[in-house]
Amino acid sequence: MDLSERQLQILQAIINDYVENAEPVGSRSIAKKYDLGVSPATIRNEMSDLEEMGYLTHPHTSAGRVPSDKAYRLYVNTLMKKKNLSARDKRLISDRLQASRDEFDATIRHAAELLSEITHLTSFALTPATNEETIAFIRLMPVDERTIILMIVGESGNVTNTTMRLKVPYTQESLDLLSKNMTVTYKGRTLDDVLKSHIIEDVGTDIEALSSLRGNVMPGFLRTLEDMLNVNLYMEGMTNIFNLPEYSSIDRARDFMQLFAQKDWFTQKMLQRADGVVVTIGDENTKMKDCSLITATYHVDGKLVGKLGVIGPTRMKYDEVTSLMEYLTNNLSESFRLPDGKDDE
Amino acid sequence: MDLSERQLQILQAIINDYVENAEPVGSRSIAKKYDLGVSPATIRNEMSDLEEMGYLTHPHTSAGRVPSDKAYRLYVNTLMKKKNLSARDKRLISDRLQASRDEFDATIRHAAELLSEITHLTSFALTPATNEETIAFIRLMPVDERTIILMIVGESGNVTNTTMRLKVPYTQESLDLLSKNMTVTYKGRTLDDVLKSHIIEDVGTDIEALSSLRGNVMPGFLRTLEDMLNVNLYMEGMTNIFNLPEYSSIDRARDFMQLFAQKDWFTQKMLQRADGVVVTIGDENTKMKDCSLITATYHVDGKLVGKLGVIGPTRMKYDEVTSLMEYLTNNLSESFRLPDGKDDE
DNA sequence: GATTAGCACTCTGACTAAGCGAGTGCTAAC
DNA sequence: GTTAGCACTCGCTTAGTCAGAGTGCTAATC
Repeated sequence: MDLSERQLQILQAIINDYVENAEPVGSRSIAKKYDLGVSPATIRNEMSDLEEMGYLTHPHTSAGRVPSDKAYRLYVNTLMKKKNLSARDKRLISDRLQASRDEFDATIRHAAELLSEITHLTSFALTPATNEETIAFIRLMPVDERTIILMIVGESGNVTNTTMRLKVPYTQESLDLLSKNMTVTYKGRTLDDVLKSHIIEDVGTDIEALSSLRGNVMPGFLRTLEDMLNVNLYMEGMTNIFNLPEYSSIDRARDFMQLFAQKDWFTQKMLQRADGVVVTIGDENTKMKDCSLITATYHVDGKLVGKLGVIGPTRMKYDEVTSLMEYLTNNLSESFRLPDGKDDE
Repeated sequence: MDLSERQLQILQAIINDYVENAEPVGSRSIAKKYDLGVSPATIRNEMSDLEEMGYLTHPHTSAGRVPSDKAYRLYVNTLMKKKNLSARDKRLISDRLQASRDEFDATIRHAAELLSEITHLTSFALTPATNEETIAFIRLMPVDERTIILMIVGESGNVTNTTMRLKVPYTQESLDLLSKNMTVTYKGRTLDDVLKSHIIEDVGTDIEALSSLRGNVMPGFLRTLEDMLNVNLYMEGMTNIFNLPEYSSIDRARDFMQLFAQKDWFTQKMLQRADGVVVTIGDENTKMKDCSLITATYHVDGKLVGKLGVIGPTRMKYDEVTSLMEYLTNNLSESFRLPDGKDDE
């Protein structure tokens, strides 16, 4: 049961109008604004059919029509066309990203900022997941009599460290020995892998003196690994939604805000999404059934994968937002090729 | 022009009632609930005097009275008594803080969480300011042909590092040499000091080979120092305010949320506040003139100073909140004495 | 002189009714 | 199949009413 050409035109017109004005659109205004060559009455008939098919809804009898999630889905899948960014936006992006090029996290945060500034919606960025990262080396360093630093370095240049206080004294030699020992054991293995295999067993304890030091260090090592696996979430433009009519009710606004109160939950959800530009509309989401969510992935050094996202009402300029996100993630992936990459020797 | 004993009693009663119910309180309800031995009419007269003195206001002619900022100030300064925490809260606190004792940032974040859970307000925590931190050593480590890690370790065990890509090749020896070189130059100096003195000049370049390596490393070094000076801000319970009647208007709620959108500004403001428990009420704040803000400081190793804070409407249980914060910061300072301290050998 | 009872007055908030405007749905004509 | 016309529906706004809470003042009382 396909839609006729005219039905598609009308649907598109309704979506455009509703996205713009956030108000149910009536047959008359469609007929006036869009030159479809038919009268309001005809449009009313088509609207009625579209409603029956589930593409439109009706807040109440004497109101105009509102696009349903199904309509937006159709729009995103087949109707929408790629948009070119304005020169202004392009310049804004390149300026901002250039400025922070060598600071990894700052660049990612700036990307999220740009996203919320340009779309006027809420955006976020996730630093790349590191579960595929492999260990390059591990080093222990002295701070004072009882305090040492444990440092884990990944092969993509990721670094994480913890300061830990030992219950036993140590010597420089024992630290060096244990560092080597651990590096040999774990080098080349992924963080996930190391964390999962119950490593306490793994490390060879050929030398007696190391045994107690190792015992002291292991919990901190595990903690540091976990820490290294954590991705950072940067949220931007949360208050933007207050300017949208759909969030003029305090309850709606609260629900929206509360989504992001549980950062961990949200981060997990976002990590689970497929790669590339992914759009989920309204009901397709587990929570936030009245929002749409668009995510896209960028790559670091062609390997590690991070995410950008935009959240807003289902009434959203899908064409502009997806185009922008595609542009931004390409730009990011490009930026992150050289500095961390191994492809310019 | 001091207040009489009875006026103080009435003021206290009004504050109690208003803090509890968020509604203007009338003379009759005071007379009924609090046994002051006088009739509503007398209370009305006193109220009228209190209003003249600026302790009460009047939303409109036929409404009850509402305490002014001045009244809360009086209450906080002289009327309020220290409250003991409930056994339940004490247990909650010790459980939660114990659980994360060895993870510094996690502990601080948990303190903020506790604060918002117990008070049902918005809370935050700042990791300690590190401008007084002194440098212990600096180390450069190889990752691959062109990539190295720069690591700065402070004498309190603070560690920060950056991965940087060099434009020139390097040798292990040159890294070691530069590490030593930099450590000798900066050891014992505060981060602030090092960052301010235009260090490019400072490092001795006795050996020619180091010169270009040094030139490559310096920008990253400065960036890392800056990074090390940054404090982290953890906000908790932002959505709690949606449950308060004073934020049932969307505009109020938006203003509140927007305060925290500029994290940097907010952080700076909070760092400027005096040590100890500090209460600022309504108009005493630069922004958020309809909020009260309570901050308290905790200490790490008796030296570095971090902050906890609570933000809510001026209608707030000042006695409970300040008591809680005192308890929490003492607890934190206690926790942070041993692990990072040097006082148990 | 301080306190209190009594009462007129004020203001809010909830409720109701009327009127307006936007938009539909149906019917009959084209 | 398309369109004009028209009755009808529904929500929103405005005005009006009423009850309730509370004050402020006055005059009586302790």
